[in-house]
Amino acid sequence: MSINSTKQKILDAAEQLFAERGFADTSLRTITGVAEVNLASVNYHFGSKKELIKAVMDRYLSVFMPAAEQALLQQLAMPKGNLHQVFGCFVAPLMTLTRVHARGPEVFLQLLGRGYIDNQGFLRWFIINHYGSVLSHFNQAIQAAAPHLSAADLFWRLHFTLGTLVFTMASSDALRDIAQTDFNEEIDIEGLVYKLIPYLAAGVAANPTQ
Amino acid sequence: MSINSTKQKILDAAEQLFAERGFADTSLRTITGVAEVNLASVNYHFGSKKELIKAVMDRYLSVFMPAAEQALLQQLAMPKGNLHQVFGCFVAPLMTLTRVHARGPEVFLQLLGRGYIDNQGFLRWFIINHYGSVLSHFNQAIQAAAPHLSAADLFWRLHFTLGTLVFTMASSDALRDIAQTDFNEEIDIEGLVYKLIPYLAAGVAANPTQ
DNA sequence: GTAAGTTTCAAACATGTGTTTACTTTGATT
DNA sequence: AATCAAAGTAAACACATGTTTGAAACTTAC
Repeated sequence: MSINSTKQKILDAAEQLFAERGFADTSLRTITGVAEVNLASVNYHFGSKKELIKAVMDRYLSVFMPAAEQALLQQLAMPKGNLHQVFGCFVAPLMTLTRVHARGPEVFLQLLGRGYIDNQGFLRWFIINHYGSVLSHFNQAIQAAAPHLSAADLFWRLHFTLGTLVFTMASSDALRDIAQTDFNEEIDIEGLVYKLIPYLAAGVAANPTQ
Repeated sequence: MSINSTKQKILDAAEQLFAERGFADTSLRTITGVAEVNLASVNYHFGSKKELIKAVMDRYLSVFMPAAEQALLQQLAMPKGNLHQVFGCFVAPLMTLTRVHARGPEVFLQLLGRGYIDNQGFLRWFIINHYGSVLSHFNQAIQAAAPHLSAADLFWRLHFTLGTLVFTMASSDALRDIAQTDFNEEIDIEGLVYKLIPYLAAGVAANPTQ
């Protein structure tokens, strides 16, 4: 399989379009048009659109998740950790995604956002089934860093956090455009992540009964 | 027009389905099926699906927005305000939506979430064009309550906040089910709002350079 | 009671979607 | 050069969607 095989061209076009417009709003005809391949080749190589989506996601997940797992385990081994450190566990693994693709980190986060937004079902299931241990270690690390919160409060706040992340990433291109023109603030994806961390850490750690 | 006219039945069925599944994933055939009216009556009474969506949203917006406007103006008149108070401005207006419908407050927030998620375009435009002054007063109140933040940081954090809100509300039914079964925590929409406020206020107010 | 206007209805229309089919081309192996 | 599995292709298929149509059924007013 050469570097620019049909399969690669489809994956590259699909990930770009999925990140920009979401999964449901990207048709196979658009993908194959951009990739300059035949419509039927998607079903030939991947079987279905669902499988294509999984393949696009797994190109990143298979790199990101093991790295995040390792960082979280190191974090858990430390006697005392705060929320900044726990969230920080994801930054380096995210940045390694440049090895998949130059814009890998932002595309991956955008795809993750789209996945949660577009589809209530099969992608969440896929991630939980394949990378469930990473999620549970994350939970442990958070719990250790915020012992003053009840399990229920933690549950809610992690979902609030997920919402922030997913929504921000799904529309990060548009937001960065606005920030650029309105405030002359040029910001890359790592800068955005470092903008998010204080917000998320403060939110999660806040006193619930104020 | 009687209380259970075709138009009302369509609006009621549509708002319930839109809140549950989003706008794009709810077909006119599903709506007219639930409402027990003819398929063509949607286009007869509303002109198009887009106009139906606007009509569903405006039933709530036309009640919520003026009330929020008034609360924000009162808040702005005060010499010193904090973020809890600013976010709190929306609670009472939200609760008045029980007058539209028993589950009005949560349905409205869910719809708002769906609107931002499903569609990048026409709904945002509609809201900004019709209720722009409310948004700008909100901005003023926030700026007064968090003077240590730059305009750019404020911009980012308000979008983070929007993401939390929208995502939480769009999936609030599912989340509340989980909280119910996992933690025996029965929570209504006002309770959820009061869970959100400390999180959002702490996030927005956090020190950006930590 | 009939005429005019409004609302309802079943059916069809136009379009976009993912998928499958039947066929041709390609490229390596013998 | 012949063979044959893999890859690519144009066309069609099956289906779901929003919308439109034209006639029937109601309602209102004189």
